[in-house]
Amino acid sequence: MASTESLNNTEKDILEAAKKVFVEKGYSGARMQAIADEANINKAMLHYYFRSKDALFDRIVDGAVEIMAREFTPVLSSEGSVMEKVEMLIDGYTKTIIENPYIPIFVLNELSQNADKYQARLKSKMEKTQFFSGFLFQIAEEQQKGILKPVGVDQFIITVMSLLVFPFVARPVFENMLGLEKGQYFEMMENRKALIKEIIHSSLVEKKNI
Amino acid sequence: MASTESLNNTEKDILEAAKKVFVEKGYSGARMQAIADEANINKAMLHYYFRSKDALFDRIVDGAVEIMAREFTPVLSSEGSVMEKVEMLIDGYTKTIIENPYIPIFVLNELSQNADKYQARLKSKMEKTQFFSGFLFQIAEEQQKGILKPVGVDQFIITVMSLLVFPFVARPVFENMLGLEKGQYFEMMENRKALIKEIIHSSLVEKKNI
DNA sequence: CAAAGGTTTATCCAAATGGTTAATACAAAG
DNA sequence: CTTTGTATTAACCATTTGGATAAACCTTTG
Repeated sequence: MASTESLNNTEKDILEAAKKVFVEKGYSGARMQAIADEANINKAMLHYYFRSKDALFDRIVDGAVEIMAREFTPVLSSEGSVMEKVEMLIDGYTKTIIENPYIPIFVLNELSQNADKYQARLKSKMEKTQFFSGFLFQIAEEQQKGILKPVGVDQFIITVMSLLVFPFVARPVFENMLGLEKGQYFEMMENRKALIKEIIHSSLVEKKNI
Repeated sequence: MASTESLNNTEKDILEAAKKVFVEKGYSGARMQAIADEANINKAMLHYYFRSKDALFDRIVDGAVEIMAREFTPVLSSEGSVMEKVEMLIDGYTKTIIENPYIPIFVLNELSQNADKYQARLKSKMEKTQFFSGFLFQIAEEQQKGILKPVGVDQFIITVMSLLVFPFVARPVFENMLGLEKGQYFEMMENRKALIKEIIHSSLVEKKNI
């Protein structure tokens, strides 16, 4: 429910504008008036459609959660080796985040700040937690069997996510630091998919000695 | 100038409290009253010592910049191969951030949002930019000479920083996701130093074929 | 075309918030 | 002990901001 379908234009405009302003300014820094301006509508419309700033924000979070769930659930619940799943995640995540660059920033900035509030929602709405803990278990298993290097489950997860997620979270910093523009940067992220896979293979996967 | 010396107690208390509240709530979300409460002082004292919210925030940013500059400048301006420098940075950064965990969160959350405002300060205050661009050049050089794998300068930088920085930025998320506590997490980051070096060696450094 | 229901607007409001001020407490110096 | 400059407090203020409201405006439909 509540995807982008079945929304009238004003509603979509509001969501787009809100997304932008919330990401740029953060929840507290975002002004309802700024969102209204960005959407070219009267401020009262925000409340007409979404009742409150909080509700509007939550709606966007819900959207993000849904997008990520759609991305992760099928991969994590599929059959296949850890590395097969990881490679699928790298491709899928990169694609999804290039389409929705606001998501990782949201997760890090806002969800970290109100951990208590959103933690519940995350764990509940996605029974995916099953898949996730199952995935953790599978990693442990393959590390024990000698398929993966025995670096520990936590380090494995942290490493993969660092390589995959950080470039998107720190995009503003990197673009500035390396003198790139948004377009170039995303192109670079496309190329990066292959590099990440190589890095993981050469450092977290046990070399086959047949 | 303006290190922690030569500050009376109230002043130190304020800075500590402000650091905490700013990191937890972000600049806009932070309330002067909350900072005062955290420091157990009257709200007016904040203005007495630091004049305004903005000035107080800037003061903390300055502190962070100084700490990081002290960390990076000597390493980047030293003699030595890229990998020697990278290894020094890994050790130094990990130590510094465990002592000042607020810094990476600050950089990412706040500095990204007011890029324009702080970009200037960063580039000016540190002529370090020289050292940095010099470092970039050295990476290009070693990649060309076949010392480092030719993955490109940008990818090299992004990869190293991802592995090193992300675990600290995403600490709240990971602690929650993996069920760890602050102490355990930092311990893990200590161990991670070695792992990061291995990863970089096995994936970004050309294998010696003597 | 007129009633009805949904949409949009201008205006207003109460609460929150950064900041000010004037009075008070305190400590050091004479 | 008094003076003087600093530290601290309580009360107050102006502005901002999320939100409410009632009137005006469309659009649909009977």
